[in-house]
Amino acid sequence: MSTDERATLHDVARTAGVSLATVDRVLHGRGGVRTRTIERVQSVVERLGYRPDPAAARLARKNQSRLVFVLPSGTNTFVDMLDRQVRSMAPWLAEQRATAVVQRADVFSPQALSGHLAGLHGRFDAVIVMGLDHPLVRAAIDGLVADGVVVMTLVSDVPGSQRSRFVGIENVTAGRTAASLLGRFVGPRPGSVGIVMGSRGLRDHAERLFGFEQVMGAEYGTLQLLSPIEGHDRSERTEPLTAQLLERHPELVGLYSIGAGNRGIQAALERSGRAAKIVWICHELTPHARQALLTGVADAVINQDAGHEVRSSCRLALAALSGERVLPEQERIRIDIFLRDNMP
Amino acid sequence: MSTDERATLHDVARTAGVSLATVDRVLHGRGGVRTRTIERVQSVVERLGYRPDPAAARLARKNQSRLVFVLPSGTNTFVDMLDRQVRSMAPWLAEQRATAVVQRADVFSPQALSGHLAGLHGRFDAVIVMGLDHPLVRAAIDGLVADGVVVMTLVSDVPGSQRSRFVGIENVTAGRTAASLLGRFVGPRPGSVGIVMGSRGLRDHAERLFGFEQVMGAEYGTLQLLSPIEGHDRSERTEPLTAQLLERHPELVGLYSIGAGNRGIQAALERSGRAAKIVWICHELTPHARQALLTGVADAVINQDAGHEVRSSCRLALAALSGERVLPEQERIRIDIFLRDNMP
DNA sequence: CTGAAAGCGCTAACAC
DNA sequence: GTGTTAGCGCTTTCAG
Repeated sequence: MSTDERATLHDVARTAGVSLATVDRVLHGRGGVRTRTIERVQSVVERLGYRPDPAAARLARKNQSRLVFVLPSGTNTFVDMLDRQVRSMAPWLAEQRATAVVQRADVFSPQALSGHLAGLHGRFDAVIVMGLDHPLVRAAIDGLVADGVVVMTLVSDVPGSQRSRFVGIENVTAGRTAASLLGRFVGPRPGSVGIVMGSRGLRDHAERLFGFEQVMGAEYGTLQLLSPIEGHDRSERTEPLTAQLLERHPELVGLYSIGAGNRGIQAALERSGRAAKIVWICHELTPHARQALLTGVADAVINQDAGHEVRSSCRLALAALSGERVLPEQERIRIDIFLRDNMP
Repeated sequence: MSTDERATLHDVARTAGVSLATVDRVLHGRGGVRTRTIERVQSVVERLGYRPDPAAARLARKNQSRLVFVLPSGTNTFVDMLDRQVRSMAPWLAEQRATAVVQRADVFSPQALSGHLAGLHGRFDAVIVMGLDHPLVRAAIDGLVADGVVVMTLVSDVPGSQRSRFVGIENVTAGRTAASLLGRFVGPRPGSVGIVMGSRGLRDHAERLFGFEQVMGAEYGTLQLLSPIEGHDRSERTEPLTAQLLERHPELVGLYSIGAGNRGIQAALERSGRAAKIVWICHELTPHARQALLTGVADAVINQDAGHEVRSSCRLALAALSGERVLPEQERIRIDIFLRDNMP
C-alpha cells in the first residue's frame, strides 16, 4: 500500500542533524534553541509528516496533568450527575497520567465565581468551568489563559473569553427543538403556553428562550406565549410559581421548562390534575425527569449527555495539554430528544 | 489520599517470585506454565489489583491487529457512511497498532455471506459484520469464534451466535419510538398508516415493525395500520410501491419507512402533492433524509450514529483483543431522534 | 517450563 | 544552545 511507516522522533532528529532533546524542545516550544535550528527542525517535521505517538508520550511523562471542574454549588441533580461522572473518570485519567477534582462555586454570583477562578492559578493545568457570562468571569478566565492554563467552558458558554473550547449543546437550537415538539404535540388545540426558567442572566437559559420564542412565533402563532417565570432553578420556588400559573390560566395547553427545578413543576402539574392535558417539555434526563416521562406527566425531555460532556472535556483538555489530535465528530455534544420509548 | 501507585507487571513478578515473561504468559493464557505457577501468579494479580497499562502494551506490541468490516454490497447510503467512517479511522488505528479494511458481501444471500465469512479464517484478528440472521451465517460466525477470532455484529444482530458483542440500537425500541412520534404528530385526525420495509427476513426490520405495531395498537388504535410493503431497500422498488399505496389510500395520514430506499418514497410523496398532509418518519440521517426534513417532507428521522458505531466497534474489538477495559456507557449506541431543528 | 534482555517512541534529568 | 542517557511498563525473541 502506501508508506506505512510512521516517522519517529528519532527520524526527525537524524534527518535534521540534531539530537532528540532538541527536537523535543522545538516541538514543545521550550525555548533555548537557535531560531535557525527551530526552523530546520520544523521543516523536517513537516516534510516527514511527523506525529508524536501519544502512547509513548504518556508512558514517558513524569508529572500528572491536573484538571479541575468548577461546578455550581447547590442541589441541582444534573450538576450532581456531572460531578459523579467526573469522579468515575478517575481510573481512566490515572492511565493517562492525569487527575481531576470537582470544586463547587456559587454560579449566581459573578464575584464569587471569578474570585474562585482567580484562586486556581498555578494549582491546575486545565480548568473546566460551568460558565456564567459576566465581565468579571470573562476577565478571570482570560487571566488563567494568559498564565498558560487551558480553560474550557461546560454547558453554558462565556463567548467573549479566551477559553479554548465550549463543551455543550447549541442552546438556541435546543430551544427551537423544544418549540417544534411542543407545537406538534399540542396540535390544533388553541390555548396558551407557559415558560419557566432559572434566570434570564444565565446564558444557556436565555438562548433556549430565544430559540423557543422564534419557532413558536413563526410556526405556532395560534398559541399564546405567556411571559417567562423565573424560578432560580429551585423546586421550592418553581412549585408555587407553577401552581399559580396553572390557576390563573385554565386555557394552558403547554409548558416549557428551560432550566432546573423540575421536581417542583412536576408536583404542581400533578396536583392540578391537568398533567394529562398539558404538554410539558423540560431539559436534562435526570432520574425524576425519567419518571415523569414514564408516567406521562412529561411529554419529552431535551437532554445533553452528562457522561459524554465530561468524557469529552477530559479528552479535549488532555489533548490541548499534550498537543494530541482529537476527532471533532466525536466531541460534538448532541441535542438528545427522549420520549417515553427511547430512554437509555 | 489513597494508594495512588498502580501495581506494575514488575511488582506482580517480584511478589510472585517469577519473571516478567512468566507473568505475561499466564496473563495472556499462552500456556507452557505449570498449573501451580499459574495459580500463584493469578492470586498475586488479584491481590495487587493489577491492571495492565494499555499505553505501554501498545507501545511494545510488535504485530498489528487486523480488523475487517463486512458490509452489504449495493448502493445504500447509510452503508456508504459506515464505509467512509471505517476508512477515516485509519490514522487513529495506526496509532493503536491496528488496521481496518472494508469488504462488501451480498447480505440478502445467506450462502454468499457465510461463504465470505468462512474465507476470513487466519487473515484477520477481528471481524465486524452487518448481520443476516440465518443458521448458515450463525454457523460461519461460530466457526470464526472457535478459531479465536473476535466477531462482533453491527447494526443488525445475529443473536444465537457466539459473537462477543452487538453494536447497534435496540430496534424494537426504535420502532416504538417511531410509533409514538407518528401517533402524536398525526394527532386526532382519523385515517390509515402505511409501512414500507426492506424485507421481513432482516432482523432489524422485523424488530422495528414489531415495536411499531405494538405501540400503534396499544395507543393509537383509531389509526388503521395497513400491511407492510417490502421494497428490498431499493428506491427503484419503493417508489412505485409507495405511489400505488398513496393512490389506493386517499385516507392515508402517516407513513413509516423502516429500512432504506427513502429516496423513492420521498419522490412518490412529493409527486402525490400530499407530502404536507402525511406524517412521514424514516430511519438514518443520510444527506437525503436531511434534505427531506428541511423541506418538511419528512417529519422525523430515527437515527443510529454511523460514526459512533464504527468508533465503538473499533474500540471494542481492540479491547477484546488486548484485554483492555471499556467504558460501557460510552459504547451504548443511542436512538437519536432528529427533527428539522436539532440536526447536527 | 522459566528467565534474561532488548527494545517500542517518547520525556526529562543532567552534562557539556 | 545542544547532546546523552536513563527510564516509563509492557511484549517478544532467544536461551537455558
